Amino acid sequence: MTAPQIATTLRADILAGRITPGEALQQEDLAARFGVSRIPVRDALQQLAAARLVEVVPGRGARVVRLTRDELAEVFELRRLLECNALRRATTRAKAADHEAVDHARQQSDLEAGRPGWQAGDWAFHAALYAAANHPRQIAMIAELRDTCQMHIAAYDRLSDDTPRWLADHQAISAAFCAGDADAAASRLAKHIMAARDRLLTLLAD
Amino acid sequence: MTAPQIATTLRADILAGRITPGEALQQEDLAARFGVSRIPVRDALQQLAAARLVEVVPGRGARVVRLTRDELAEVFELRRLLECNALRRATTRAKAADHEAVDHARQQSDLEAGRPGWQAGDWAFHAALYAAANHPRQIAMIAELRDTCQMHIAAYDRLSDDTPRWLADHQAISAAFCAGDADAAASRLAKHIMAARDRLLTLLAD
DNA sequence: TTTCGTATACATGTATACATAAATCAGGAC
DNA sequence: GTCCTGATTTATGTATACATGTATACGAAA
Repeated sequence: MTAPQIATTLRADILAGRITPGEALQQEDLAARFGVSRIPVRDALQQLAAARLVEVVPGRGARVVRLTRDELAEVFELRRLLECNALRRATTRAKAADHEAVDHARQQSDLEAGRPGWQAGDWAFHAALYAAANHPRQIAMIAELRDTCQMHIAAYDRLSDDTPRWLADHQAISAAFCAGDADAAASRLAKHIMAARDRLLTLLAD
Repeated sequence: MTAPQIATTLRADILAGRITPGEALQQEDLAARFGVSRIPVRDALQQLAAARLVEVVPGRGARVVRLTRDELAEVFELRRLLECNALRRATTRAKAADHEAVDHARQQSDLEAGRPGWQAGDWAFHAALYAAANHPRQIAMIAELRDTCQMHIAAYDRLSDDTPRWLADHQAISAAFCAGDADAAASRLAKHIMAARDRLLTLLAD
């Protein structure tokens, strides 16, 4: 097990909720788990810190990031800002090939909906939506924010099943995108994101 | 010299242009410079990678990030999006104390204008503008984008001196902010950022 | 001349061992 | 019973040494 592999594995564990927000990540434990020394573990933890999935306090070790309600609300606000902007930009620039790619990704995500690992298909659809914006750094920032959300969703919201509504949202966004209607697409997407926010925040009330 | 101190020192070197974009950062050289082993140097480099100031390629070492024109244009676009949004939000929420803080920061940055280290005062002014938005993560993202820009400005644009125009911009933004006019403030700020973009991109044409 | 393969040098990646700082807990004073 | 103090335990931080991988230079073949 090399450092990047360890980072990838831990990242998957965090996003799937197998390691929950707030949990301490001790170097020796992880070293024993992966059968390596602490050095590559330290590297992996730093890489995860770069992705804002864990926070390392010098001298006090690493913990999985755990956001408060306010912080999560801010993250969703930023997602709305960045994702709607990316979608507007992409919609006005999209060619026929982009429309096809989006439609294909949407159908693919439909098939995976509800099944374990559906998040990958969901992200593939959104990534296809934003691809035509040609703003790779913006997409990377969006992905980071989404990961932060999914981490908490996986921890607190294992049983949610709004898939019908999600599919309808995707349908509407996709249609507006292919029609070149940036305003409609952005408006639908904003509602989509705000719905996700409300679902998580109400569940967090417990 | 401890790892965080090394990271801080290198960060300052990069932002000041003493280490330029594209430059390779070899672990042994840095270890010798700071009188430590390579381990804390590795840590420091990973921390800088988290701040997007350097990029580490596994097996091939670390380099200072060097953005293309297109990538820099995207960064300025993102700054406009995030900074204008933060300013709008802050303007509508600001209390008298926030107005005072902004005005104080502006006067302070006026004094430092043109002198070495003026960037700190400039950022203090902008940070004061966005503080009332109460969105710490958004401010952190903005700071990261600004650092990316400053890194390149310091490398290619040592001699620029638009201070009169900058001061006028700050004056106008500050006035709109204190008047509670979010539209005017955001509009002025957008021009301010786009001017910075144009200056850097034209200089990069060489 | 160009291109591929190989050998050498060099930088990075990791393991082990030690140093240091933080957290924990026992003991005692108030 | 509570709080402070100090020793013990534990985990993190760093140095050294070795292993692994990559880049470069040289030479041979097409």
